[in-house]
Amino acid sequence: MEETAATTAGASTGGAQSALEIVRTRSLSSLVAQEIERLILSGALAAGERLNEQQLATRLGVSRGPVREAVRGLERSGLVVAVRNQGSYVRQVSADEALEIYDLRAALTGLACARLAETATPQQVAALRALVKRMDEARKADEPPAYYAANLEFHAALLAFGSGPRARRLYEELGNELHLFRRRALVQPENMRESNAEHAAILRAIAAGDATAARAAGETHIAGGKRRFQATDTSTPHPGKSGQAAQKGDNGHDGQDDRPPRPARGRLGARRGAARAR
Amino acid sequence: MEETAATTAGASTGGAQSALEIVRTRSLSSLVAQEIERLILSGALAAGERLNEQQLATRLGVSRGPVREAVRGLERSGLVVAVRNQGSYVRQVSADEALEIYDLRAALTGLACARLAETATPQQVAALRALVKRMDEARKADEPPAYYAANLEFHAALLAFGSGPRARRLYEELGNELHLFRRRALVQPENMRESNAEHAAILRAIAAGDATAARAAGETHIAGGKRRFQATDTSTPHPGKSGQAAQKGDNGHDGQDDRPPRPARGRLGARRGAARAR
DNA sequence: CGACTGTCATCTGTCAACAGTTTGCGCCCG
DNA sequence: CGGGCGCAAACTGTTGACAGATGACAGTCG
Repeated sequence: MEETAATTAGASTGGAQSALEIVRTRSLSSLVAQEIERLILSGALAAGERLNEQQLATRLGVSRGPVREAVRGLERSGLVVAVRNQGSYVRQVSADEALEIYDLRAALTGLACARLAETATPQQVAALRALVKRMDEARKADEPPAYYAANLEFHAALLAFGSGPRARRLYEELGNELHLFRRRALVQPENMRESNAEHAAILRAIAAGDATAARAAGETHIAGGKRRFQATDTSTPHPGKSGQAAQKGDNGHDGQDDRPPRPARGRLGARRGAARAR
Repeated sequence: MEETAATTAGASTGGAQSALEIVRTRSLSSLVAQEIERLILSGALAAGERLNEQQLATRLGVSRGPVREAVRGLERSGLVVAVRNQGSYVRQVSADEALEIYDLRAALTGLACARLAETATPQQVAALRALVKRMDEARKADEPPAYYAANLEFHAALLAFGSGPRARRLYEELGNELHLFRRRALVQPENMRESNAEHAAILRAIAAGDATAARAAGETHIAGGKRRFQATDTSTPHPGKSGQAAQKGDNGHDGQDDRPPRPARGRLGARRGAARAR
């Protein structure tokens, strides 16, 4: 999180008094979009929650224009959904959508691994090996946050080494969408062990230069993550009636990408209550 | 060309009776975004061209606000790039980015084919077979547009049958980005024959229920498209110096996704000349 | 004659205000 | 006492206007 802010500031000026300097370089809309995205991904704005433009504007100290532009960008990016004259809501990802995203990530990871098996430099292999080692140590020390961070780094490195910038960005976006599914810490000891064993398998195949094996290992790893995800989740085993799965099942229309925008308004009469600001 | 002007005029002034009704349901921003996207993809707005907000606003008969929101969405979507206080430009896709997009599409298509091989219904297989037949007839009749349309339909059906809505949307977005690379009609007789033979191979594997073969066939097909694309293109064989490849090679910074925003402004002093409107 | 600097027009970024619509609440009627 | 109706408030959609910045052009000096 703070690394994001740091890199942004570092890219522009590198200083601390950056607030005014950043505004001179990046548009306010992009800043607002970045902030809202951070709020969403950090969980401060829960999935299904409604976005009040004016409230966000006053909260960020800007007018409604930049907020609107930012929300529109996030809508296009798939993080929020908007309906006319009603507002924007943080997108809710259904269970089967999450599973589909896992499949896409698997394909992307497999692609990167296969390519990396043919083009990896010794430095890259060493970097990956170091990350696997870090994860192993974090697992032994029972430090899930450290493991989680190293895990993210490992996958990012995989994509960075084995694929182009487009694939990297796509992978990141898919990861963000996955974050929308549900707030949950799914790191458990046995999961960490199993997951890191798969990491090691990926690394072995890459080091051996076996493209097909590397690809299979990468896909298996993401599939394993999907399986662990399914095991942790409660809604998937009962596809008809429970949790968010019902969202997708209830609407009868064909599988268009537009989303029923009134999913999570069930009980919350917070529209008026939250408007106390100003 | 003329189709562009016609549809543009129809969208702005009131081609159908529903123009006012549509505005009641869809936001103006989304309409503008759709229109600008169409302009870009149809080639009316060339790659690298600058987008004048006021000009677009008057042309579409709206204010600058919706135009700005639309452009921001398109920026997030990857079709345009924006720089502060300078404007937005239609994104230019470099040659290696196009190749990378081909790889991503191959992975997506392979995924859909593999899944479809296991879940295809007889109706779906029949629909795909009909499309292959249509393409074959279009090829024999030497009608590239018909072939092109059926080809698009075939791939869309593949994704629609074999993958979820997220993958379908992603595939479409990647296709749009690919359209940005260069305006060109790359359909040639031998290409059509080869391409459709690969379609038939995909269909055979799906009908046989062989997931791995279907996946391989799907990936091979997209790889073939990539190869044909490379053969048609002139810049790829000389990766150091020619055409758009130089864009990516020249800028020395690391492979970030942000784009040098001043590529195509080389000669055009049209900034003043084009401002005659109003 | 060339390079530099000052000026100006255009465009983008941002803001405040207006109009339309949806929604929640209270009231009246059956 | 329950249901339907009308009113009002809030919010979104859209517009117009203002300030800052960028780039180009012209004039001037070495």
